Amino acid sequence: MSDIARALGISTASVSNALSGKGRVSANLSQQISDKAREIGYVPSLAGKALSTGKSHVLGLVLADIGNPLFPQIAQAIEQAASDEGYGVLIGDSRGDVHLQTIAISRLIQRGADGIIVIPRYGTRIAALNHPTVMIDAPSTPGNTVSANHWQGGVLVGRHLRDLGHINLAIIGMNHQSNVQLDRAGGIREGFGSSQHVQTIWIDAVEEDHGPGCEIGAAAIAESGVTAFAAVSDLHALRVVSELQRAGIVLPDQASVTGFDDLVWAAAIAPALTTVRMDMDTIARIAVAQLLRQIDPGWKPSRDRASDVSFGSRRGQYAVPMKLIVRQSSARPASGSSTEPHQTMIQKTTGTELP
Amino acid sequence: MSDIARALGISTASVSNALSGKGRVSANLSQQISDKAREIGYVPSLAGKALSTGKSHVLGLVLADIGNPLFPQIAQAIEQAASDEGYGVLIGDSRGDVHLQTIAISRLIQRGADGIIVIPRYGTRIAALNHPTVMIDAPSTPGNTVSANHWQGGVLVGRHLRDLGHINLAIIGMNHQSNVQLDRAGGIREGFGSSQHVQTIWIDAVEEDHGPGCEIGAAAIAESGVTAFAAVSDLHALRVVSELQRAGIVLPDQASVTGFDDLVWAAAIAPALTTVRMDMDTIARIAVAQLLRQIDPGWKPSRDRASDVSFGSRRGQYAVPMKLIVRQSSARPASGSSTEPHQTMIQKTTGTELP
DNA sequence: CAAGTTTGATTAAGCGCTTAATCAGAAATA
DNA sequence: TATTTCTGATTAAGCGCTTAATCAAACTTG
Repeated sequence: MSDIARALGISTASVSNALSGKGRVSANLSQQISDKAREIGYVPSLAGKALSTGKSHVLGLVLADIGNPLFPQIAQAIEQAASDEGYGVLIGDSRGDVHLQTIAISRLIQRGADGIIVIPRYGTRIAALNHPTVMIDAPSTPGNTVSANHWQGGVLVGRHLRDLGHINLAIIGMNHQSNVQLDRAGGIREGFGSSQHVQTIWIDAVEEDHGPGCEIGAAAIAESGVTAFAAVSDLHALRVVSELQRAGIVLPDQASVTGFDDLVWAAAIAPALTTVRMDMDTIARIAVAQLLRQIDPGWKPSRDRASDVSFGSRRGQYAVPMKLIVRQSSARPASGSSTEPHQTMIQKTTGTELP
Repeated sequence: MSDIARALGISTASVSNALSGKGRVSANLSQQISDKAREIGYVPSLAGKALSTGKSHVLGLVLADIGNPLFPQIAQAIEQAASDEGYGVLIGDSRGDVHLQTIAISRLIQRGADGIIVIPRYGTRIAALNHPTVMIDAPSTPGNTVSANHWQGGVLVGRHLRDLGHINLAIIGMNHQSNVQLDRAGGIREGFGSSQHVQTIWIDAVEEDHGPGCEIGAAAIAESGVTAFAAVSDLHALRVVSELQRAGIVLPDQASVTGFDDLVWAAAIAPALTTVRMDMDTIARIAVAQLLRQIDPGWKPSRDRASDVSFGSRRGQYAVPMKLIVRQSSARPASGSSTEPHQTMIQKTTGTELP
């Protein structure tokens, strides 16, 4: 910067003003300055700027659930949203450890992150830190949260399966500590209707008894009359598909399976998986916007995206609608007159269930 | 820092020296200083440090291939390796666009990244930038590279299938622009042996004719006598498994399928997928070490990991061995006397193939 | 036309840390 | 005891940028 000033015989203050468009600089000089800057290939030092303004223009992204196959999408969306606003993204990984999560966060703050985006581990409460923070989790998580509307996504699935004519549903979840999974499962129940028969299988409970990676027992459940399996994640849906197919159950004729998240391979398997996708781009944009508003209350989005605020709800919580993607893994159940042996076993239990 | 100095009635230089352990400070004073620092909860400003030293202690990680399901593992491993050395990780995403890749890199440099780790897009040449850089790609990529030894991984697969008794193999790849995939495929050929019959299917070529997401035609290939399918990625292996099972071909009895990468669900499907895993932790550690050595030639690893240098090869290229993980999707081919109808169709073509 | 206002630019201090240069006093040496 | 060497600490400058305060000159105005 001083090079420019010297070359033009002016003060660095003018250069700074011209380049940031803040102080009073004549149009003429301003033009000269930016020309010169380009000429000598001036690249501003973010470090200097950070030191003097106290703002690093860097956001911290803390991931808890490492293996999460959704991470690429999330990271990409956030990186994009942040860099659209001129922010960089520093990552921190808590390796699934709740304690490390706190450490990761404070390390990012130390590194100068102006704000933190946390994607917390199941059932973690982030101690309210006196630093701009936003969480991406289930809407049912208290605090400053933005996320997909997992419940509504569940409703879409439940309704879809009900509309196809299913009356006997099994919901497959992994972990009943996870707000996300609970929301999804709850939504599925609601959408499917309480007049139908619904059971929920939590894989972690099954695995506790039979070891990790064991059979979920989907085939047996199907034999017992269940015609629809709604998993809270494509991962679990895949396990179900796999077990059913191995047992010789033909999909989707004899059973429907749905997932969540639309992971990369969801469309590649046969039958292609009916699933629900979240709008990560919107979520990321909202999260970043929320954060920047915390950092600087006077902040306004660079390009105006009026739609962003339309999902607002109580206390700064945003729930972005999910989208059902119907593929071949869900279909009408075979009629009762089916020739398939196990179809005759359906016990049309029209029970009640917990809300 | 000046608070500490004032509280103890000393100069900030002494504080700096004591805390960094560089200048000359009496043990006594040094102790007082660190005590006081802890007492008032002193947190050093990385920005100040960065400004005065010119080093930000931040590394840039540039991802090209967004959908890459391996990304979580990579990012995690690198974050870990970097933070072990006191470095933060700034991410940059090029969204698969070669041009954006360059932009992403320069943005990270602007942000002050001391070095850049690039995971480039298929067949991209990174213009040698005058900034510390290391690439994670196939060893066959020129330049400063560290990666899994994809070729050797392929050899493991090829040998495994040959040893099981297969004589008719189909290699399934996606993209023959990808050095990684070419290496894997080449290794598989070598391991399987040139006396056997091998064909390679490139999915992108098939999809060009029949549209994305179309059938690869695995079932037909199996009918033609192929008993083993070696995919260069679990993703493609899953597609093959899916097609074969839908066609009523029983795995692994009637055909073996192997993948690459050991993605999260590889063990969850039925049959669990035989695959090859890379040692991301080691790769990340080497990559970071390489980078830090470029940044500061006098740099030494914090904890010594003698093993790190044992994969060295020409011109700073490192190839870390991969590991075969045998699961249920690969088995001996059914004998010729099998009762399975399509097994009788095997034409034992013992052809030659390209090296 | 003198007083007030605007405009365009400068000065100088400061952000938090590092580090070469300096210096006073203590210890070692002659 | 006079001189040199160490030692432990200080001074001061500087990293690149921002910004409040200042100022001179050029405009308005009544």
